[in-house]
Amino acid sequence: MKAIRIPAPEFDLEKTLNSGQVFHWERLKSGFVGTIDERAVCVEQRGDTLRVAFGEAPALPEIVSRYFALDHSLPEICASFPQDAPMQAAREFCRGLRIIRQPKWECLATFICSSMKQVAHIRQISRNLRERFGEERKIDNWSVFAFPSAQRIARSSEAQLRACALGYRAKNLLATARLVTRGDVDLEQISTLPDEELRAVLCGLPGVGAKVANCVMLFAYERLRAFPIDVWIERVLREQYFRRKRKVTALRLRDFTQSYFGEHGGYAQQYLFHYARLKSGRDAALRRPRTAQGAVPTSDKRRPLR
DNA sequence: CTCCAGGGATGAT
DNA sequence: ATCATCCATGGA
Repeated sequence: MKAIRIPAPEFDLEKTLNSGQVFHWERLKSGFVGTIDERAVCVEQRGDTLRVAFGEAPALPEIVSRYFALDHSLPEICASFPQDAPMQAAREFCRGLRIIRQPKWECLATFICSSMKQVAHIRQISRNLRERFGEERKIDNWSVFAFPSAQRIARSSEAQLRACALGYRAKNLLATARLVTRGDVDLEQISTLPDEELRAVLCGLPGVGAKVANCVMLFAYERLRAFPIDVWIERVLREQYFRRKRKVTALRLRDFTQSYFGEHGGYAQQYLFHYARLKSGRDAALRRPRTAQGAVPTSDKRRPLR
């Protein structure tokens, strides 16, 4: 397998892939294996360089640098953060963490599945959907699966989706997949809309509320102002920015985040989120390096879903 | 406004 | 081995 080298200064691959924005990359040896769109990719960081191997597809460095947003100027983004103590700590802790550019349907579908789930569950669901409905791609002597298209999901049944551990989210994912397949919503076309209108369209989809819409805007539509508020961030906001204030409503929090964190609020959110989550140390899997589970040797038979 | 389905990994007992 | 905990959306 031939690897190409891509310069990647101010980048931390592990932090980026383990910060709760993307859920399908698996540890493999000293790097990660996953997919970028339809392509199987192995990526490993050595200092300021990425060593990248593609599966059967031709090796295209620009696909990798675009996906990992290596063109984002982290010094400029970090300089735009508010200068307060929690932000300083998060900024130092998250050095090199980037908001990546995810495929739109893959991101939307995954975050519909994320509601009321923790990171470990979301990873499980993503893997189940890929193994059950996605196309297999070989790389090295491993197998990975592309995320299934909206068309493929739309052709499945709610029961099949439930078998992927989606629970009540199955109905929402199926309904949204059908809307996208029918062309009622064009995920590419809406990328030209201003933030508020884009958010409104996304929130019109089943299973998409304000939080999921903001995640999709941030991770798939390059809306770096979008500030998803989940329980982790809400905890940080209340403790760090509204200490000993009573009756802080959701609306108040939303207004505060939009005005206070500025044009790269989504980055600020991601840094605060990742810092809070790892510091609290609840998700042990993040700190204990593990070997790949989803990527199976091609000699093995596919495992049955649990 | 309140209440709660829903489900599987995870840590505690 | 069982038990409690985590959690965003939508509908009653």
